Amino acid sequence: MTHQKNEQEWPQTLQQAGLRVTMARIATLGVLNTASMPLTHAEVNQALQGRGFDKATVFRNLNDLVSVGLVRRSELGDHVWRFELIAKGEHSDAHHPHFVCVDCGTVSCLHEIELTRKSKSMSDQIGKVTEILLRGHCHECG
Amino acid sequence: MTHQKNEQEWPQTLQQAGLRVTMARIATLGVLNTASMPLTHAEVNQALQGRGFDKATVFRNLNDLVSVGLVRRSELGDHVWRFELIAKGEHSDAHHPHFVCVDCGTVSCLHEIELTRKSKSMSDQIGKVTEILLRGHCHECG
DNA sequence: ACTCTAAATGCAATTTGATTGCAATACCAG
DNA sequence: CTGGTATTGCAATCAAATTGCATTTAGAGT
Repeated sequence: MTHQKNEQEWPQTLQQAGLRVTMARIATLGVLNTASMPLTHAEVNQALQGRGFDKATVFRNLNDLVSVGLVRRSELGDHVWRFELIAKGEHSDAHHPHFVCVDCGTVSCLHEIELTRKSKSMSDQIGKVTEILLRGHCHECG
Repeated sequence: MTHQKNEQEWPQTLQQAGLRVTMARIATLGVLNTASMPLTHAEVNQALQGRGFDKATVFRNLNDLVSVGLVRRSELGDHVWRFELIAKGEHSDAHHPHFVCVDCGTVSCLHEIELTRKSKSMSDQIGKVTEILLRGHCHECG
């Protein structure tokens, strides 16, 4: 997952996506970029505390970023939208697997996870798999 | 998916599950039984219009049925819980993988699905996986 | 069949995430 | 620099989910 390390590029990225370059959007991208997991709106908002952005603005920007394909919004089964930056070159609907701790709710990204070949052909008989979600107990929660 | 056709058995089913037999619960089971796909709380509530049950009661009953393993609650990615009767003999536990069609909500059981050995060790580093959920588009929905 | 207690219900209120209306402001093309 | 529009702040709103509490009911024990 090649993160976009150079924050200088974001204005350009936003512009190319057809969005105006604003402080709130650059800051939002910055938060998502440093995160190692998908963040909820509340978490993004939290991370932006002190910058003075309204939560509605943050929310609209997250959705704007989603609609232009810079950010992915996903639902991991707990009724909260989570947002994660889509790496350059990554397809916007190529969801990578996530692990959700059913105890503490922590979400982790699992880029390497794959099904066995046999399992793939089994699931192909049912339909086209677009997302893999693992649930369980993370090590912190025992 | 063998539906439980004999509505006469529901009182017994409820009893065995440790729940009291009430009109609201029997009616709820009836609605879920006739449905061809998982229903939202709103839809169940709608179907029970005229029976005089309060929406909170319907909601609590749906969750009660879930907690005793008679009903499965799933999330299709649109922030609405959907409820589905678990057929007799079908395992209520989450120990085997499921495929959820994000279009029609159909839940399929995939007993054979496994991760590659490498993927297993990757996920073991995060925590103990207890559930594997695949999302996608089933063949009926294209 | 009667009684008692815990479980279930009805109703209203609340919580929380998500979203909108609108006037004020900021971006940026020309 | 300036005008038009996208964006923002703030408050209000919406809807799903959930809770508090007094009342009613199921069903176990007598």
